[in-house]
Amino acid sequence: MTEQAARRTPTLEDVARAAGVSRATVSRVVNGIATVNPSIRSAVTKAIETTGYIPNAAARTLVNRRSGTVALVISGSDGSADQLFRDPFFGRITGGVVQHLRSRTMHPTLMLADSDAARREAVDFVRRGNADGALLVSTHAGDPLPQLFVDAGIPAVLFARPAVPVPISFVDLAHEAGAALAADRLADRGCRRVATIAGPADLPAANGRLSGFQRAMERRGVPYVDVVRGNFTTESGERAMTELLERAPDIDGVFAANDLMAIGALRVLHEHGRSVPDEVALIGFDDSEPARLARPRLTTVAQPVEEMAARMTAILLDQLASPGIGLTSVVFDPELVLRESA
Amino acid sequence: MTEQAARRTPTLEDVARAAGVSRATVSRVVNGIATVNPSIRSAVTKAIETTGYIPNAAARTLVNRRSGTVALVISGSDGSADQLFRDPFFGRITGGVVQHLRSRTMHPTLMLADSDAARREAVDFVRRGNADGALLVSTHAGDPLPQLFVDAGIPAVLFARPAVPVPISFVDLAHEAGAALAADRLADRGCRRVATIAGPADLPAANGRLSGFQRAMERRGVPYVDVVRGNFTTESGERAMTELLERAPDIDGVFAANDLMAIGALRVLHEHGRSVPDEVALIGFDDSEPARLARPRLTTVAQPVEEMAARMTAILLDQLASPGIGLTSVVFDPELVLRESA
DNA sequence: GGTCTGCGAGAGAGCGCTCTCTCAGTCTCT
DNA sequence: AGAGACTGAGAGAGCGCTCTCTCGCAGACC
Repeated sequence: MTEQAARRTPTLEDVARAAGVSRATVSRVVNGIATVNPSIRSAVTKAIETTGYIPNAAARTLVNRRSGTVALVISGSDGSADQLFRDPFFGRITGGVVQHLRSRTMHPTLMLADSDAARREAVDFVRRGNADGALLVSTHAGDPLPQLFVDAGIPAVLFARPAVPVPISFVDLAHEAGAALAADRLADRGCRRVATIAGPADLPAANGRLSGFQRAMERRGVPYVDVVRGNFTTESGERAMTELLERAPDIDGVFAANDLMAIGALRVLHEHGRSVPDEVALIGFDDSEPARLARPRLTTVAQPVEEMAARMTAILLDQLASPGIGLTSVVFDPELVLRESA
Repeated sequence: MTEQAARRTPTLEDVARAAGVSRATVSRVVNGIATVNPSIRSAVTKAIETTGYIPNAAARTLVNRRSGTVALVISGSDGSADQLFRDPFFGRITGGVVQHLRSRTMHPTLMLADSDAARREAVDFVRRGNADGALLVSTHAGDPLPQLFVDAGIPAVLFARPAVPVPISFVDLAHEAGAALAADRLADRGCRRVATIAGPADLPAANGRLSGFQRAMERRGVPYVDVVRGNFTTESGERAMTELLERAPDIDGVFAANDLMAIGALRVLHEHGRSVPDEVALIGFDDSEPARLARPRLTTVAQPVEEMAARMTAILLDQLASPGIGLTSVVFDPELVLRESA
């Protein structure tokens, strides 16, 4: 009997017995409720120490209906799991989320939603009470995930505006403004024969960058911009640049919708003996690690990913704290990071 | 009354009432226990559908003492949080862990342990029953984290061998063998004046790569290898390479203990007009994204990070399934990825 | 001195689930 | 046909915590 008691992890009851008070009083002390006699409080505190008591999270959650966890759902096109996590983007988002949550003593649980089953599982995870809400990082167009969460009535916030209209809060970047920054830089350098390597046509972010670039270039007196679509990979950047060089050998400025495509373009330009930035100026988007490592170092449009992720988290926590608070969307401003390529 | 019932999320009790059976029977059906009459089973299944029942995770955990969650603790030197998550390494580990867990319907909760408080919080997180065990990714020497988990009696597995001996399971890479792969490649190319850019002296991985390289080179008839220490950043690679060129202008082969330092070296070699690989052959370590993007593409020693992470997870799950199973350590073999730089 | 007020501690009812124990009913064997 | 074995469903006791409600007691007031 004593042996059993010694082996079991101590409960409130054990602490109460050790301190000679009731379970309720120990609970009050543990939860920092003020209306406890100081001498009793210290007796309880001591009993907690000696017993090595630690509150049971499940029991608390059962009563409180709060898990202290949020689901961080990474949604990729089906079957793209491995590739997803290699993207430094993901790491930066995670970092921003963790940083914001930790000060609130909350933690993110990571989920991958790359199939119908996985999406359902993600929703059920929250419905079962494993998490209080969800942060959705959707990387492809027409992702059904946001709608699933809305339908289930789960508090959720999206990273990047949904491709199809969904009543959900989100954070996003001013993609058009970012592309305009790149356009102005190219124009300032005197580029007249410019092109852009755009992203997939079904992604709002890609389209924003494209139209923003075109519009800003037009404002700067360059009405025609050559456009080739890529899919955000280095290889697609290589293909696109090859095509652009064929179509316009006298090209003198290129804006790629992300850094990886820019690096692909850089390689092709180098192979064709075009010097960057002297003959062709090149600007990327994202300010990712590879941009810093490229030779020449890539001038690029930076998005404050960590900050955006932190804000996304803050919005979710607000919604959890005051249900029915209404939707919020925040659009962040990009910045041009000048390096060597333009 | 009816209104209240309609608003509440349905419980086992509700399903039981709807199906005209007992709570226990519904529980049996939900948990797939075979000894249930087929007709009753289908009645219960229908009741589950109509009520929209979903099991409450906290209630289950309270009884089962299983949360279905593991803590994935990323431990960095104090205050290094932001940098940590930008490291693609972290993403790959996460990917491997998530992939392995998901098929077991478990999920990782992410924690950052970059201060004493955070380390304690990580341990308490598991002690409270929020997670069943922990996966520790320790990136710096003398990290107290593994010992903390061992002391708390928490099932845990480490990524990379602990710098100080701790009785804990781990997965690691055969760093010496990996470095030998690089040495052999350089020797095969006929390099005679070789150097290595090593990692921090207090990291077992860094030392393994260093000694492995030296030993293999000696075997190949190159007894002297110049050594400069870096700290795994691109900048330290640049500094190291600059120093190496000063000390030995006739250098013809370099092995860097990771890709980022190799990329730093690449930049310095380029600036000094040394062609890679013709004049100087260069090999990195990790096979990270930047290695693929570098110009010339980096020949590098690849570690199967995702696979290692998956195995780490598997070991933890084994320990959870059969407590007292004893320690396991698995060492993975690296592979040389031949690209352009050597 | 008796009644009222207010403060702080205890009692006890759940939260939703699992699982053992019990028991009714059926099957099998002699 | 009766006894024993077995099968499958129900009853009910928790798991560890929170929180409302109750109640004892000390101080204040008339």
